Amino acid sequence: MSASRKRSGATSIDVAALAGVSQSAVSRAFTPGASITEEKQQRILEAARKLNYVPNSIASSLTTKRSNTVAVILGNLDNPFYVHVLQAFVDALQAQGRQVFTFTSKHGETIDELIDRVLRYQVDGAILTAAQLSTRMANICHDRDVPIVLFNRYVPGSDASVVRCDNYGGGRLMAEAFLAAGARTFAMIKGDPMGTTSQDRVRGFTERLLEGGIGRGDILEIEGASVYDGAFNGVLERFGTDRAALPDAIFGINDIMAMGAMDALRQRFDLGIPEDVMVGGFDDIPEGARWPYRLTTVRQPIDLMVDATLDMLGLDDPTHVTEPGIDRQIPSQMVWRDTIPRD
Amino acid sequence: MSASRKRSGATSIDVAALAGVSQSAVSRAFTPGASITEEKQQRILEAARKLNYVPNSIASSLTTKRSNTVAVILGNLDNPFYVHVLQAFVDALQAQGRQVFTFTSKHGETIDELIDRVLRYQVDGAILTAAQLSTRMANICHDRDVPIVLFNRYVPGSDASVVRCDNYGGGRLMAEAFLAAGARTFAMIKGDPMGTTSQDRVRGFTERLLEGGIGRGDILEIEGASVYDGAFNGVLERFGTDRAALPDAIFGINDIMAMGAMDALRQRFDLGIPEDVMVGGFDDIPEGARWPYRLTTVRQPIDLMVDATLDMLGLDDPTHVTEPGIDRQIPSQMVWRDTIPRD
DNA sequence: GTGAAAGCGCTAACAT
DNA sequence: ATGTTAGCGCTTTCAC
Repeated sequence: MSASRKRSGATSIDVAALAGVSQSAVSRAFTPGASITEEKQQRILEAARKLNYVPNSIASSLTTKRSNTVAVILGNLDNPFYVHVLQAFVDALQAQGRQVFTFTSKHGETIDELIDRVLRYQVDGAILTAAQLSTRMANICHDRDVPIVLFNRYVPGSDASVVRCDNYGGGRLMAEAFLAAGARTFAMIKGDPMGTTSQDRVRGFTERLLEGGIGRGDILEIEGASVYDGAFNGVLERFGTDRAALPDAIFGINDIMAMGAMDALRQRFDLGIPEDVMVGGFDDIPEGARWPYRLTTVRQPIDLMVDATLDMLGLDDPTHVTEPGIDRQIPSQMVWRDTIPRD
Repeated sequence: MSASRKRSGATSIDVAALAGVSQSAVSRAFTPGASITEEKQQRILEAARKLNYVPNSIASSLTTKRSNTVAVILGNLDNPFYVHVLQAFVDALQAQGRQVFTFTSKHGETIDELIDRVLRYQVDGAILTAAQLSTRMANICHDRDVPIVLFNRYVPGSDASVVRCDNYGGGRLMAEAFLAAGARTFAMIKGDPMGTTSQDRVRGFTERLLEGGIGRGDILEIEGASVYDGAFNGVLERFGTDRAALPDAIFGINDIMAMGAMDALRQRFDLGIPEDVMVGGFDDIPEGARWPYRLTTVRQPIDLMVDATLDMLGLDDPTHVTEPGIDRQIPSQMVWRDTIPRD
């Protein structure tokens, strides 16, 4: 019907006119817990329905200075772990009546431009599961009271708030599991070389192995770039057809790489896992629990981490001040399945 | 420093004051292509940087009536296909300078409340990859000139715009492939019984089989609920340990279910695929191309579908009117790998 | 090219 | 409980 192009739609003024009340009454009718009589509210709601009125949150954000939106910044969704993380954040935030802006940042991309966009939209908070924050941007966010929390990553010298899994401890756990199962030679498939997550897991794993009397030369390193194909090709290239070069145990720094490694081992060498080579992962994604893998891994408790992140954002509490430099580490935990012998 | 709680931050007025210009000049300085001298613009940008000024998009949306945001409504991210779809939309929209609101709708949940939230945020458009739209909501969106396009789904009697893959034709393609390979008995693993996507693929598959002289009794149906576990358990339950009951060919209505079926077949019966049973999928997700599967499937061309969707939304063209009832079907295409013999 | 002034649709005091 | 009024931070005529 309307040939006009402007986003039309009734406003609270139209509704007020139809219901024969003031415009503020309309506002109150749509505000839970506002002072308004049941009778008047019904009349207003009725008028609103007739006009297909929908309150304009943009306009209200302008006055309230809260947009009820949160930005979630993601890197690669090729790692299913982050898909589950996204899902958890969206579900939780949506249940709180908040909307989620999803951003993706290609690897290595500068994030400042992204953060700028995030800030323009007056988000109430931002969650970074990828990318780095420049000091300048961190300052701007701090100035504007926009809480930011880094999820499973941190910037060594900075005072940004972070929630992460105990990646270092998890690496140690895996080393212990391998050692207990009698492994003496090892390979690690590493993720993003710049990522603290991968670094910490690698460090925990290596240190525990060294403490267990393993020599540095018995710990191979393979670059897997955090993705399935990286790990798959990485082990293929590393071992060629030289079955004798295979270690006793392989640690995939995350599950999806462990899965890639398993597939490569089976395809190229037709190996038995764990009889011929044992494999361990990290994350505990549901995909790793499936039959062809039944991967023994270290669990990152997503729900706890998500809760902690939301908590740290302090969206509900207007007096909340995001303490700088808080670093919450959620303990990780061994999940035993079939890829490492036990007992 | 600031103990205040209000989202502070410099405004264009502050910047104007510091730069010694009018507030409108500041606005122009941040508007590409506005009338302003290079010299003045630089001065303003400089002042803005000093004050850590970031333009408030919320405020500008209020006047321009365009928010540069788009809502993407998703169902379950357990199907990797939709993860890739999300990724494609976010990447494309982000490149256009638009932000993406991500919503998830649990299965069976009424979507009206969700759409209401979407509308409140004055999105410039919405993409539904899940859930149904009530007529009332469809009308409201139409009234307000908010274009909506259904992605890979449609409401039979409605005039909503839709972009979808040729699911029916794809089903036929798969039936033909099986027939050509000599299969005479079949099973289909179906997805959401209410979803048009699953229904259409099932219909195309069945009709082609019937045309090929196959009897209805030779086409088993298994409910897989669109997810890996559904398919895995579905075939386990259906065939028990009765290897003789297995058909020649199994069609997973989507790749992730085909993968679940393959795993079940291999685990329970230690079957060879395709020697003992052939398997086909639909979607062509990268996961299905991995070694343990090498799944022959029907491709949904995500990029084309995403382009068509964005196109239909017509976000850039202010005169664009979303034609009701447009139904764009993107052709599907066979992708041959190793799970159906060829020649 | 530039500034002044008038809103955009709403919420938040402030009266009543 | 309800109406009046004054903005929120910006874009957009409209003069100059």
